Amino acid sequence: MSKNPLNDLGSSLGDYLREQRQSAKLSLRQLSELAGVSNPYLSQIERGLKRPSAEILQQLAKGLEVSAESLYVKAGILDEDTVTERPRSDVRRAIAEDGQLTARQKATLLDVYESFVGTPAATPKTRRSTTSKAGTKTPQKEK
Amino acid sequence: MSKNPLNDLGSSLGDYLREQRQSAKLSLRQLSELAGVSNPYLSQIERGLKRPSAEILQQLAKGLEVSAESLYVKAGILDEDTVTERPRSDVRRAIAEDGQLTARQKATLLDVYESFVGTPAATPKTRRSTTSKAGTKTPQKEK
DNA sequence: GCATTCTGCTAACTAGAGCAAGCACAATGG
DNA sequence: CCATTGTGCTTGCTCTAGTTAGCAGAATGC
Repeated sequence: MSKNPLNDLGSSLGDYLREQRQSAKLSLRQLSELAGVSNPYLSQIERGLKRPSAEILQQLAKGLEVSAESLYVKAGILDEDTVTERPRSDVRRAIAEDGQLTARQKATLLDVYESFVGTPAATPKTRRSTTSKAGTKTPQKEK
Repeated sequence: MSKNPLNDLGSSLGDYLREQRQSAKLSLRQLSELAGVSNPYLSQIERGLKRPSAEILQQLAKGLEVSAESLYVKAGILDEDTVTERPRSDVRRAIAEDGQLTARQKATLLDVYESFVGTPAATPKTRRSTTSKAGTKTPQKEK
């Protein structure tokens, strides 16, 4: 199924885009016009030769009438869990994801909370409550 | 001829980043090391001179221990509605629904939280976008 | 037959993200 | 007093995202 033998760049996104475009009965030029990107570039994106920025993905999503988030997930810049998952309200998580608190305030607040309910006992080492898993599939190439 | 060489590239993101970094008591170099980006670049991002990609934002989020989504919103590549709409990761709500805290503890915790972010003066935000963003994707694009 | 107009793709180029090296200044402390 | 180490910032460079111009082939019609 992997039609890309050694295409190092993420291909799932390109495949998905081409799929969406074709099922929408749009040509490369049509979509490129709709999305406001050049058609050769779109072609290269679909074949996995270039990695589009979030801005471009946004425009493509608009042209394709799909949610930008779904493209972000495919592009690996958004974790699928953060989109689909619907966690019960968890104080720790809510604190971690809060947009107004500073990092220090978060630490303080979490401290207070855990002074009440205790720290997660099952974890001997201080388990980092990272906001997103981050380490899942982020193939950064160090060069 | 308005000399506007260094156009302010929407420095709200930069301001936010610097704010977060400083309240986390991190120097430019410390955070840049943590996030795996160069320190001059981070400096330029914070001053709004450069516009970081989503990948960089992801790494910065990890280093700052904030959610990547919040940075995306600040950077303008994610709509705030799409974030606030989902799990409703609201600290107040999470505290209220917590099963372990006593009522008194809840009041205390909420007090601390509001000492940080302030009490909700008016309506926080009730605006709901009307467009279909129901699930993750709704590609009804059959012609 | 040959023009036209689609389709997607290649080539060459420009702009800007992101980097390493190094600068100026403040605070330590020997 | 000067050496060291910390802070943020400037310079100059590389690499790639994203562009415009143009190419080869499949369908139309004349």
